[in-house]
Amino acid sequence: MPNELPLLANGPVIRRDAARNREALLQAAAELVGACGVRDLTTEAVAARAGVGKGTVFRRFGSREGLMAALLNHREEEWQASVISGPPPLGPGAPPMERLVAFGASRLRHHREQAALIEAAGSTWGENYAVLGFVSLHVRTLLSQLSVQGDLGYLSTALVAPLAVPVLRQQIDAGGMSEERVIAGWNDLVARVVAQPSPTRSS
Amino acid sequence: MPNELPLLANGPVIRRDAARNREALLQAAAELVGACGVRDLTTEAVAARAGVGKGTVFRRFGSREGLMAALLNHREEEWQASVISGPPPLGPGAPPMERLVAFGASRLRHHREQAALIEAAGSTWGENYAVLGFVSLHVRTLLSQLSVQGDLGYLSTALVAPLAVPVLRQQIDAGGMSEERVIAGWNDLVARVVAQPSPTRSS
DNA sequence: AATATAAGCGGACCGCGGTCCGTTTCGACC
DNA sequence: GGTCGAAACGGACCGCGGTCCGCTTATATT
Repeated sequence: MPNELPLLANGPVIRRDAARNREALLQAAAELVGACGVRDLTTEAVAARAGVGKGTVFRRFGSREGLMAALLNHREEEWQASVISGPPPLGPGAPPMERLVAFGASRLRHHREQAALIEAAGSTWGENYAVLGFVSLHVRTLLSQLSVQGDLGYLSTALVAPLAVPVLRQQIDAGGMSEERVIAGWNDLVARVVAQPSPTRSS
Repeated sequence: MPNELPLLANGPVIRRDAARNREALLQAAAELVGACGVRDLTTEAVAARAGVGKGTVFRRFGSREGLMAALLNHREEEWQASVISGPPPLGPGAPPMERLVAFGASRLRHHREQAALIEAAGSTWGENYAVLGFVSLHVRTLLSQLSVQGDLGYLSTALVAPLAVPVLRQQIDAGGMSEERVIAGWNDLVARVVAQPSPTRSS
């Protein structure tokens, strides 16, 4: 009898060589993105640079978009770490409202910096509910700490929506708004949401 | 001397056969979308059904996404017409707040109905600033009629953002919210934006 | 060490989006 | 009707994303 004790269903065991190839592919992809840009990146080039066959790319990442999403996840984890355990006001330790304002600006810049990768990841990224869930949950927690009344589940997702890449593109690239104006606008939006409709207003 | 009097630069004249082919392609595409779905639509099939070569598709629409965007534009114009000249409360004649609420629900349903086409149109649709501009301008006008203070240019785009397809997908399909809950949440968001944080001045 | 087995691998292959260029057609002017 | 330039056409062609299947290799077991 084989050792049938998967601790808490830790999933299908990943073979060593597979893990090595995965890392090699991610590194190769990152290097090629830096060299050629996201647009001109071909899966064959990534496979060749990593020293593996093209089929391996699709075995590991499912699609070109999946590869892009995996690249993004790495950057995303760094960003999440700065929210979870970084210095205030983005990280813990600052009052909720200050954290919320810091979140908006930071998330906006993060989206602008990663815009090319985010668009290349396409729906694969949009369906990455682990990431989206973290972001909206964070906002929800802050809203709750601010004693906001109402459907926090909805409000948190709705407040994150204006920070999406296509919206920023419309506002900044097409509409001619400055980044500062967008940030100020978002802060104002948040202030209106946080301010309670009926009782005395907060500053 | 040829008749060099382009009335207000009415652009390059479209040849008759080109216009006919354009219509034939749009109709063929619409029929095939109804039959095979958006996903399995190939440009070659559209061209064949329209009785033209594949090159013509790309000459007229630039890309597969452009063709999808053209299809969408037709539906979009119908929707815009119902806003401009349709019956209240979506059309003119109702108080601004009622129009705004009607707008949200209508736009949400429109996005859900056309979701497949919108995603197939991709960035081509996202860059259709004529459409996006109309929507945000409409919201901006209503906010202005409601005497909302602040950066209306930002607020209007920010209020439209939560109605985008990926957001709705996250809320409804992944998050398990009902359509009614989403509409109610958006109405609440609008109410908070319209309610003045301070009667005399805003920060 | 030997064996068994399932996971991984590679690269030939396919289909479709997109391009290119020689040919055709439109329509303006004589 | 004839002529001419420009616009449009069509389909062969190309490159890349994605699949498939026979071969290789890691790992567990004895």
